[in-house]
Amino acid sequence: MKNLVIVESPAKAKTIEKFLGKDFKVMSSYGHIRDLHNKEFGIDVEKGFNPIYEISPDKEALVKQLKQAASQADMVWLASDEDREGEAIAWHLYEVLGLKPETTRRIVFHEITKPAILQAIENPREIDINRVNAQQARRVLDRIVGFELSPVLWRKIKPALSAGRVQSVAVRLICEREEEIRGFKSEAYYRISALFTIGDKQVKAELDRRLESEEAAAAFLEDCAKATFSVAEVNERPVKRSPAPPFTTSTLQQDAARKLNLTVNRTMMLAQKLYEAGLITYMRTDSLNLSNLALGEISKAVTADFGDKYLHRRHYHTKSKGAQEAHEAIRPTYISTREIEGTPQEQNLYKLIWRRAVASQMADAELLKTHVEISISNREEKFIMTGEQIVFDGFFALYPISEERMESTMLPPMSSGMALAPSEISAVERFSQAPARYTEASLVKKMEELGIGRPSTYAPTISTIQSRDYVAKGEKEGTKRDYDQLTLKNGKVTKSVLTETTGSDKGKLVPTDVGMIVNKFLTEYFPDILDYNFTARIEEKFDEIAEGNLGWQNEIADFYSGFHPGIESINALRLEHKVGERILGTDPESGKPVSVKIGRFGPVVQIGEATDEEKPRFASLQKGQSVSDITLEEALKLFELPRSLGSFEDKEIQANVGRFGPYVKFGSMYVSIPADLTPQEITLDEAIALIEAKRKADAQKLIKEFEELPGVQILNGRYGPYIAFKETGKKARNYKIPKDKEPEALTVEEVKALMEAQDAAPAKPKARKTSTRKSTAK
DNA sequence: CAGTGAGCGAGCTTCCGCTTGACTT
Repeated sequence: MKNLVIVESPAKAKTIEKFLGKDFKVMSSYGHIRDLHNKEFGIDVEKGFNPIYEISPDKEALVKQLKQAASQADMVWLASDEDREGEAIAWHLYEVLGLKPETTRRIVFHEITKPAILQAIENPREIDINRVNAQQARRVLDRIVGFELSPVLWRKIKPALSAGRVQSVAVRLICEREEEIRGFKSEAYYRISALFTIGDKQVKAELDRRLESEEAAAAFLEDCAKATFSVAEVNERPVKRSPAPPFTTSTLQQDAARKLNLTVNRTMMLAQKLYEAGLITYMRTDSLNLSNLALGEISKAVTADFGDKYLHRRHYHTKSKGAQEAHEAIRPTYISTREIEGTPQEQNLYKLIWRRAVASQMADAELLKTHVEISISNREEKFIMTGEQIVFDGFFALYPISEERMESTMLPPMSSGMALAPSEISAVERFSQAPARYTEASLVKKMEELGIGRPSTYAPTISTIQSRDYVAKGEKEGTKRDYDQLTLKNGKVTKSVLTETTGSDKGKLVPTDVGMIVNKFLTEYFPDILDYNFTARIEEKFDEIAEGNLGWQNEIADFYSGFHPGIESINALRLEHKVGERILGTDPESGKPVSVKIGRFGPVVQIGEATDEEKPRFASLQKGQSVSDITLEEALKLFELPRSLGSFEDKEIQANVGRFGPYVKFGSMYVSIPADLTPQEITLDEAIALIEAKRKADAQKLIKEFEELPGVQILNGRYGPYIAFKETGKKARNYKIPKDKEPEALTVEEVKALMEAQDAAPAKPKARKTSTRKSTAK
C-alpha cells in the first residue's frame, strides 16, 4: 500500500476513497482515539499539569488496525478536521501510531469535494503544535473544573451529581429564567380592534395604543358609538426580505423543532442517517460556507426552476462566538436530489435542508407595505391597518404562502379623506406576559450566542442536564383564567367574560429542586465559573495559545491558582445545614423538628434528626411539590402513607406512592391508582374496583402456554402480544412476535425458533464497556 | 417499550469534545 489517509468520520472515508483512486487507502479514527484517564483525575498537577492519556478502551481494536495499516504504508496522511480538536486528533494519531516525520503529512480540507481534496494533497503541512496545545489546555481545564467541582456537590448536596463549564451554565440559564417567571407580576390592559367594511371586504384595524383599564376601554367604546371615522393617511413603502443563511447545527435544531416538532436529539439522529446515506454534508458544523461546487449546482437549479432573475449569489459569514468552521454548512450533497427514500421524518428533514440551502442563494422578496391611519372624530387615538403585497416573490417561491394569507394581507384601495364605518369594535382584556421558558432549541440558540458548547455537544448537554435531574420537561397543563371583552355593535356596548388557559409549561425546560439548589450553591461559591462570559474569556486565551503567544501550562497554572483554593475552602467549610435545607416547624405528635432537603434519593421531608435516639422518619416529596415552597401541613400529610383502607377477601388493602406513582397493594398484587384518584383519598370501594379491573385484565393477559416449554408464556401486554420467558433464578426475557404471525396459533417449534433467533440477534461485540457518558445520558 | 413498588447506607459517582453503533434493562 502506498498511501494511508486517516479522517475522523467513516462516512467521509468512504466518499474520499472514491475521489483518490487505487493508490490511497482511507481509514477513519472515529473521532478521538485517546483521552485523559477515564476514572482518575488524569492530570499531574505537580508536574506542570501534564495530561495522563490513555487509549480510549473502546478504541483499542481500532488503534491496532490503524497501526498495522500505517506500518504498511509509504506515506500516512493525517486528514482530521482543521479545528482545534481535529489538530489534536492528528497529533494523538501521530504519537500513538508511532509515525515518522518523513513519512507523515498533515492535510486539511473544509469540504468533501474532489478538487478540495486533490488540492489538500498538493499542499501538505506539519502538525500545528500550538493549536494542539490550545486543545490540551481546553481539555485539561474542563477536566479540572468538572472533576473538582462535582465531588463538592457529592459531599454537600447529593451523590452522583455533576458540574462543568458548559452544563452548569446551561442549568443556570434555565434556573434564572424560572426565577424571573416566578417574580413576574402580570398586568392587565385592553387591546382595541375594529372591523371596517370596505366594499365587500372586512378589514381589521388595531388601535395605536393600549388602554389601561376596563373603565377607559368602556369610555372609549362609548365615544366610538358617537364618532365618525375617516382615512387620515395612506402610506406605501417597499420592503425587502432576505433569505436565511444555510443551516448550521444549531439553526437546523431550531428550525426542525419549530417546523417539524422534533427534539434536538431526534433531529441529530435523523441528520446522521441522511449523512451516512450520502444525502447531506456533515451535520455537526458551525460554518455557513457552501462549496463552489454546491454554489454552482444551486445556481443551475434556481435558474432552471425560476429563471435568472431569482438567482442571487450570497456568501455568509458566521457571527457566532468561537466558531471554528472546519466543515461546510449543512446542505444536500446533490442539489439535483429533490426527493429521497426514507421515513417521513427523514424526508421532511431533508426537504427542510434542501429548501434552506437553495433559498439562501435566491433573490430577496420585494414587498409593498401599506400603512393606513384612520382617525376618530372625537378621540386622539388612531386605528391602524396594515397590508402587504408581494411585488416580486424572490426566495418566497420556495416558501409558498397560502392564498388565504395572501388574501388577508391585501388591503382594498383607500385614499385620504375616505369615510369608513366600523361594523364592530371590541376591547379585549390582555395580560402582560412573563418571559418564555426555554425549549431545547431556544436553549441551544442561547448557548451558541454565549459561545458555550459546540455543535457536537448541544444535544448531549441537553440530555445530561435532564438525566442528572437538574431540569425536566414541564408537564403542567396551565390554569384557566377569565378575561373580559367589551364589544360595540349596532350602537350598543356589551360585556362578555371568556376563559383562556395560561401558564402551561408543557414540553418546556423547567428546573427541578435539585437543579435550583445546585445552581444557587454554585453561583454563590463559584461565581467565576458560572459567569456567562467565562467561556468567552478563556477562549481568548486558547486563541493566544494557538497563536503561540502564550504557554498552555502557564495559563492552566494561572487558572488553577485561582480556582483550586476555593475548592479547598468550601470543603473545609462546615455547613450547619445541608445546602438548600429548610426547617418547616415541629411535628405536633412527636415534638420533633420537620425539615425538607435534598436527600440521597432526591427531595425528602424528615421528622427528627440523625442524632436523635430514634432514627428520623423520611418521606419523599411527590410530583408537583417543591423544597422551596412546601408547607408544614403538606409535609406532615406525606407521612400518612402507607394508608390502610380496610380489608377485602380477608386481606388488607393499602394505598401508597412508589417509584412509579400511586398504587394500592392487595396481598402481592399492586395496582396503579389512576390520575383522577389520590392515595390519600381513595376509598375502599374504589380500591376494590381497581383490583377487580386488574384481575380481569390479568385473566385476558395470558394467550397461550406450552407444556413443553416451562416458564414460557404468550402474553398480551401494553403494546400488544409478546413472548415472555421466566426461568427461576434467571433474568426474565421477552421476545417479539412478528406482525404476520397469529399469536394464538404459534406452535412450540415456532416459539422456540423465535426465541433462538432473537437470542442470537444482538451480535456479540468484542467486550466493550459503554462509556459512562452514554449510560448516564439514558 | 412489554414489569416494576427501598432506602437515607459501602462504594461509586464526575468534565467537554471528537466520532459511531450498542443497549435489551
